[in-house]
Amino acid sequence: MGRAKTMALNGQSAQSAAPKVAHERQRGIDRVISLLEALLREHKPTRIGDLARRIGAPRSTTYEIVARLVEAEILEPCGPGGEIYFGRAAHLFGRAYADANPLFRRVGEVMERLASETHATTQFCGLRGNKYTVIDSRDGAGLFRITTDIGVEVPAPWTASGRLLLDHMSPEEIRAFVPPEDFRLPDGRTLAVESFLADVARARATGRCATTGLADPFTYCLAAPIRDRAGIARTTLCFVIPADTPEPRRVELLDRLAAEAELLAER
Amino acid sequence: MGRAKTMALNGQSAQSAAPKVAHERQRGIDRVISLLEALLREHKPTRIGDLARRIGAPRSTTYEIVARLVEAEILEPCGPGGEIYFGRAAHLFGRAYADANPLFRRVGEVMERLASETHATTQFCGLRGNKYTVIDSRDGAGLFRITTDIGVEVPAPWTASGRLLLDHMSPEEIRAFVPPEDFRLPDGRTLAVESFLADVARARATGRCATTGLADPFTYCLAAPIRDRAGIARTTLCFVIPADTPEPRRVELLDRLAAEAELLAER
DNA sequence: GACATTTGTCTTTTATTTCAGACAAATTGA
DNA sequence: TCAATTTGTCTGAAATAAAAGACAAATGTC
Repeated sequence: MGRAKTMALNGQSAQSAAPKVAHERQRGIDRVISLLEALLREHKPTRIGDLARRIGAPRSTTYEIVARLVEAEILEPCGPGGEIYFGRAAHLFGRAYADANPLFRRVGEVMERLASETHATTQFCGLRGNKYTVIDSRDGAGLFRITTDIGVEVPAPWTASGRLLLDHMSPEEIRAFVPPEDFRLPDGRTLAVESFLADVARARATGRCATTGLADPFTYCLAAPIRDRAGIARTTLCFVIPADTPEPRRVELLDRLAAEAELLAER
Repeated sequence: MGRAKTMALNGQSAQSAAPKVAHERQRGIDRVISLLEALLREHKPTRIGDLARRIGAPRSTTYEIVARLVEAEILEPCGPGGEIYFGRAAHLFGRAYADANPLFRRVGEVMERLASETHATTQFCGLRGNKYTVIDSRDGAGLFRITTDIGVEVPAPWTASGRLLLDHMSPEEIRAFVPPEDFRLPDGRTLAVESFLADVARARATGRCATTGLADPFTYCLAAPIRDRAGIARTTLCFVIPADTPEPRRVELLDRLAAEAELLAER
């Protein structure tokens, strides 16, 4: 009886509710990847029920997968309410990457030096999909301890680095690459696409980029490209400094940054 | 003809080679986890064929899984021979863990300070399964740049930290926990179990541990426990210093280490 | 230059895993 | 206090993904 009722309901929803598209069986690996990426976006310990909703997976499946990942220490229970977040194994995998990657190691040393000498927060940035991301950073020792969330995806037009990271694309490619909603800034203003394209062209021409008042009104963002052999800025080096920093200082920092980034370029 | 030959050979091997036990279908998630753990053990870019052999998975399956993980940037192709290793996403997940874990953050600061003040390589260690592992480290700035591989599993009896990490267990529990082969040192000597048990008891009593000539003949290993609320040494803080360091200095360092570890204990 | 491995790709099949759903227990809110 | 959610666990069933194997091309070895 219960079964008949259930089936009727299913039939009904299947007929009426076409909108919910992606409700197909997915394989475990894909669920795992969605789950890890969702957790990275969430950027804090999250309950399993929430995760299931966010990745559009059945609860039963999500519980199953989380249990397996917790067993492998890739995830870890934390907090009293049954939240989970990344675990120790995730850290070890990440360190293995960082230790083995030559560019990453050299960048780490350079950031260390820059942060301690200039007291400015120093970042190593790149693209993840069509979004800008801070890959690694060293916080400046100054009073304004500007810190950044590593791994959080941010629209490219909000940042100086974003302009450099797109400077190998034609205007058409850029229009196609950056979703329209990414030109809307956090404060509600909308950045004109033309103005952004001009910024990118200038960034390409001068090999550096500075912006202010985009992601937030209190900081200057200075960036220089680390180009690969093909000349594409796969990653950037970046200073985040208070908006009231005087111009000579900004120029000095940007010159320094560009010089270091140049040295980091492959070959 | 080629086909017939191949099949005959297969049939033969299937008949003769019963020993290979675990050749059952496994699910994708388990394969992924084995693969990541194998890569961590390998600790260098590895070819897909090798990986398949190491985790006992069919080649076709391994290729499939690797392709999916590369797409998610959890793995990354590197080297000219088709090797793969951890990717950028693995780093981001790991950083998310490190940034969110309060103990980890505090330990990072302490290690930073200790390494720069004492010029000794400073490590944060714990257990992974029944093996000792370096979870994080800061290299001392001295001439003897002693560096360590993070995430590599090492038998507990080879290290000072290993003695502290087991000091909540009874002798019987320790015998059951540490595999017999782990008492064989890298130089071929075998450590007497009794002597190890005595070391553990002393470590528990004094709240610190020092060893030399175990994992290698050139270093001293000084360790202090970071205990949880139940008094169990879940992790340790550790200095690795040259074996010729004079005793007063060793005592001074160990005292310092024990004091810092005490401060790091929860609550 | 011939031979033996290894690599990367593809297809077919069947043993398995994902999913839907139901349920009791624990939370939350009025 | 009683609903209304939410949590965590289990089940059976059907869709599907893992495995086996075949093959061509690349690589390595004598």
